Amino acid sequence: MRILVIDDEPQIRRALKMGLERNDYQVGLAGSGEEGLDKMATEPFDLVVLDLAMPGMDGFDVCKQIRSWSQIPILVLSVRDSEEDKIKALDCGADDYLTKPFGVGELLARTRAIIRRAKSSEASSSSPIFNEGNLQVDFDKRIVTISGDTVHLTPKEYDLLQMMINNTNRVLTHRQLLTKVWGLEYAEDHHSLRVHVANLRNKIESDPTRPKLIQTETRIGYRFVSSVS
Amino acid sequence: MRILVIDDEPQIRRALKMGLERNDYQVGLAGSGEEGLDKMATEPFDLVVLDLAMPGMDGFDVCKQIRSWSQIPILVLSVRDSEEDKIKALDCGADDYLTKPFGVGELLARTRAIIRRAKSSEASSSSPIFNEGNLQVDFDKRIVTISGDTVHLTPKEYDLLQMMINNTNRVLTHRQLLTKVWGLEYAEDHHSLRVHVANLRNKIESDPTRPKLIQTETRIGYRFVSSVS
DNA sequence: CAATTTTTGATACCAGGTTGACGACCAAAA
DNA sequence: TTTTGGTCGTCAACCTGGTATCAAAAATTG
Repeated sequence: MRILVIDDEPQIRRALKMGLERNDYQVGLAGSGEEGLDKMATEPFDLVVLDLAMPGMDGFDVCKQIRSWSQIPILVLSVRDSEEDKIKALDCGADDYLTKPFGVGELLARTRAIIRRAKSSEASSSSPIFNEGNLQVDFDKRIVTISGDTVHLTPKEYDLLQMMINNTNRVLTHRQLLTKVWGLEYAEDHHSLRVHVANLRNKIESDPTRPKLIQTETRIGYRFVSSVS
Repeated sequence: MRILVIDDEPQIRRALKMGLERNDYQVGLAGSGEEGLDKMATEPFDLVVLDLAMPGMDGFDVCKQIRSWSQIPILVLSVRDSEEDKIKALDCGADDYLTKPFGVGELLARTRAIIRRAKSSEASSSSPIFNEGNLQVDFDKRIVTISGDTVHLTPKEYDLLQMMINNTNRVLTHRQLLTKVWGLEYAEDHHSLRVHVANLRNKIESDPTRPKLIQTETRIGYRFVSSVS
């Protein structure tokens, strides 16, 4: 398992390298965003650990760059614990967020969790049929059935569901959903999103007042939860 | 197996080249639509990977251009995964659609799938007789009977029905139907399509006001539904 | 030319999408 | 404790644009 650490502070780089290598990860180091992107283009990695605060290209930019062509898991580090930064980082495509200072144990735990998630989603992305409890989605035929009965979804509802399932167990921010399903120009229209999510819940949740599949992450977005994934 | 990557972002070109070459594909690169078409004219390729968003000639245009003289498989990349873009790309002749960000694993899987499909389609044939309820279609003799009585279909109506039956239970977009039955230049003429579908329904549906066989998917297209499939 | 097929025009209708109003809920501030 | 501001969920009205249908005109065919 290969991990790329992008951080401008040499001490942190060294500390992370030691902590990770002691747990049998192979570690690559980069002292700036540019150097990090360069290394990614030439060597394969399985996870990126990325500091937000860096001179020159900051973590948000690096994150966006990486996300423009790769789905590699990204774990963001920051000294600030503001919700705003968290949302911004997730909007840029980060998978998880860790506030400095943190223990090596927590870093390792989150690393394992992220990698596990990435693996399961890669396996499920190739199959055209999705199955979770009594919900079944045939992406090839565009058919959604709930415990056997087919359910009719409107185009927007179907797009939403597909995007959520493709990111199972991961938080999708309002902005991510809106820009992907509606388009860039609708990024701020949270109201429409809520209505559509509500309609979708009414169609696929067994108890729409207590949603199990589509959970809301207040002030951030929504998350599609699945045990089998 | 030779693959041509057409993308304006150097970072992505490099990443794709590495990921593909690591799996024993030969890779050619082009930084614009024009350059891509140029390369295709001088070198032979087996697959084109094409970015939708590019300055100058965009992916849709490139796709149409290629399709005007070649049947080479095309895999389209895009940042949006809206159904609208997907449909538009597929209607321009693309074979598959991949939303950024994506993992190299998924790209490879789809690449294999496309190439496999391209190979098998050369030697494909449909069964000569189709049966569903009281509708019976003999593709060999080109005869349609409804509960025993033969029904006369006009050429367009027959082509439509055949295409729908060949994709039973799958949604076919308006443009897919139009381009396949009428030709590329009629892709936008939704009106004619509706009239023909209505006529077809009047001939093969037992209750044309409540169609069971040909169902409409609003804003998307039509779907031929069959239990026996 | 006549017959059939296809396209086009006109019109009524309906589903999906958007918007606004309202209440529930939570947390921070007074 | 009460107030206040913000987010979320729900309902319903409204509007747009897609859809069905009929009929007439145009094109095609033999």
